Amino acid sequence: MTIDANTFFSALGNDIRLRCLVLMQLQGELCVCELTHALDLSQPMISRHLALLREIGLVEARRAGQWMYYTIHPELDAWAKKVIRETAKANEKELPFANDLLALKEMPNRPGASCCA
Amino acid sequence: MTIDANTFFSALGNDIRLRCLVLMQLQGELCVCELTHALDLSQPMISRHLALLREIGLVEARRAGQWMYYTIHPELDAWAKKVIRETAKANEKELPFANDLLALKEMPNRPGASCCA
DNA sequence: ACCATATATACGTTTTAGCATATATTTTTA
DNA sequence: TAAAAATATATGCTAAAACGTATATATGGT
Repeated sequence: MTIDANTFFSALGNDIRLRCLVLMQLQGELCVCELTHALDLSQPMISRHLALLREIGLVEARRAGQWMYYTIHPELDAWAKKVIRETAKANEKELPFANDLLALKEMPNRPGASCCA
Repeated sequence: MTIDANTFFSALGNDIRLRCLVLMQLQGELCVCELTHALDLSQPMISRHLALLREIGLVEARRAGQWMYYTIHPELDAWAKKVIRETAKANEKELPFANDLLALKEMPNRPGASCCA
């Protein structure tokens, strides 16, 4: 997935999209309802931003039953992957990322999670 | 210079600002007229974007006679510096950066340049 | 077949960002 | 002190991004 720098940073330049990407970097694939809960925003809002990220090839989506799982595109350019990785690593303890992560971990009934382990 | 990720990427999310930053990363400090020439844009346009970059602490400015030299802020957070460095390195051969660099190098009468060496 | 859940999209509105142009400020030189 | 060069800022306009709400689509279970 080749991406030009301008498109890439325009996408990261939005608070909601950045939070989604950082969360995906830290937690691996996430479904819409998990992101909706973690960021505490409306479902259409999350869904629309994810659609944009998918259109430019920054994330990949897979369906699993009723859920759509999004993840950072595995074939994204190495430099872009590195930017996301470094950003997540350096900012995971900062707001709003720390709160998002906490909210995600405290989410009840996460799909795919260990329901009976 | 501590910068939050959202502010940082909002700044990079603009084509003109990104080109200025990449050029500064590759060439060190540059004055307004050099950037104006390299990007082939109006002086007020470059100046305004540089002002924004300075307000958020992403670049530093110093006056030298009639010229204002801008450079990536030396005390910028390490992670942010790394993002800019990796972006510049990975994209310097791509458009529009390659053209900007070429135009800069072919600029006649660059201030500060070797006028009599 | 029907209903519940999860997700996507469409539409109209509001907010924000970017722009061109004009003008002000600062510095240098004559 | 006047003029020129480099830079900064102000203003009004336009375009794009983001938003809330409503609705459509897809899947799974009864």
